[in-house]
Amino acid sequence: MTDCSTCVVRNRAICASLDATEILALGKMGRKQKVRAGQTLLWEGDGAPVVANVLTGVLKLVVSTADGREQIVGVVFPSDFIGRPFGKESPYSVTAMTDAEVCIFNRNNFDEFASAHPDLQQKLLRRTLDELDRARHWMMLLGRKSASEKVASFLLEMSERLSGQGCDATNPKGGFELPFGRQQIADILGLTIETTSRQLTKMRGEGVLDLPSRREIVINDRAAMEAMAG
Amino acid sequence: MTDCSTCVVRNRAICASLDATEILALGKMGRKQKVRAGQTLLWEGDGAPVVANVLTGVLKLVVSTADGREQIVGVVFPSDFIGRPFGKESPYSVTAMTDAEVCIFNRNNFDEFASAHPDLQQKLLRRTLDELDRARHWMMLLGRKSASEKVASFLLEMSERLSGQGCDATNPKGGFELPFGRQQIADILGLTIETTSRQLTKMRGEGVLDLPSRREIVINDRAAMEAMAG
DNA sequence: CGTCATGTTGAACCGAATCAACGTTCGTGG
DNA sequence: CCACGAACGTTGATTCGGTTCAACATGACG
Repeated sequence: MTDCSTCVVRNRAICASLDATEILALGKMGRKQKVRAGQTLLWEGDGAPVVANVLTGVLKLVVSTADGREQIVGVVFPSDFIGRPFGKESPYSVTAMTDAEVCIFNRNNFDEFASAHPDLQQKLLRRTLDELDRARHWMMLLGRKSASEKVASFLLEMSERLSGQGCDATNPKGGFELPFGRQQIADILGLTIETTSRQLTKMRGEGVLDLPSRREIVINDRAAMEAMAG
Repeated sequence: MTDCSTCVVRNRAICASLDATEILALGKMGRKQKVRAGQTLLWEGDGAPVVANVLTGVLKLVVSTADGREQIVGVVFPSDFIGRPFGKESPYSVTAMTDAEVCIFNRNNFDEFASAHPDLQQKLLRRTLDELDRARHWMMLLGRKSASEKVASFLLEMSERLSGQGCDATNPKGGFELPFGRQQIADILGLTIETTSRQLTKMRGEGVLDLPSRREIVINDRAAMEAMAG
């Protein structure tokens, strides 16, 4: 079993709705697991009855076509929930983008536990609704925005989501480190590596941002960036 | 108040989880409302504290940019749920594509009722999870598929979703009537009207489908269509 | 220091958008 | 009932943004 009382996401994950006794029961069902960067936790179409909470690290949700094209349909951070409760197979793969730790549950056990704990279920519902909003917002980006608008929107969203992550002490002034490379940015935005790179270079040329290292982004002119995001 | 016992979606909407007493209580909070085709029920960014169930008709969820581009991020059918429970403003507009009837609730009342009825909340959670899967699947389409793949995927999904709708008696052999025109197909697929039209014409030329009238589609060769969908 | 993965830059190409004209269908009122 | 106009849909010519293919640069790491 797992000791949830010391869990790094104890107060942010859906578990926050549970009291000491309940969390003990949930802890008995769960098990901590380390995942290395690049490793896939769940395969698309896989019937694996598994759900999980992210403790540390960043993972991606990926949908692929038969001929190998990939689209990242979600990026999950610590305290986020992974998997498909209530009996359906996972419609996407889950792969770690950085080394990560997750807290895994058997889906059937989790479903049962959730049914008996409405507060937890409500927390999960709220999270799912937020994810749905985010996904729909992303659909607008994928369907209707130009390459530069896509990149600008992406950088703004990432700067927001990453600053909630505790790593802000390391950022002098609005800079942040992306947990992924160009190919993965391209897979998020529905672009190619080359187009992504060109847009970033262009923005650097315009002085809107700096690129101190491969994965670091410093937004110099947030207003301009917002204007570019469309 | 509303009499739910005669409701056309009584057994399919989230209300199906409620017993006679409970449905009576919910009925007191709800109110039936007719919406004309083209009329907007909820505005993007609008704080209107409203949620609803669809009784009849088809509605679209739309996200727009400042300069007028539109992306349809969801299409809802009878028994589907509309709106954003739990305190957030609606991040998209909801507009009727056909004449429609919805059963409207004040969001705060609904939230409260839902919190007191875990079964209803679980039904809503399941629905939201399904919607999220659909949205993510759609993200792959928008980000990575070509125009012909988009149109093929769209027609296949619509033929499935529309055949669950009771109107199959009117379909001789796999044909169905779309509840929307070319512009709206384009807004769903992230394409222009012209490209959409050309793809349909091309498919007709190849004999994969027939277009008996503006909004009717008959899929002649489902296997070929599936192959085109990517 | 050399190798390999990752990222950048350039040139040519292509698919979808755009711009423009023309057909078709539907509703409305004469 | 037919004539008209408006909305909707199709088709063609051209343009353009993003992909593709290819070469080269950078930086991490043994």
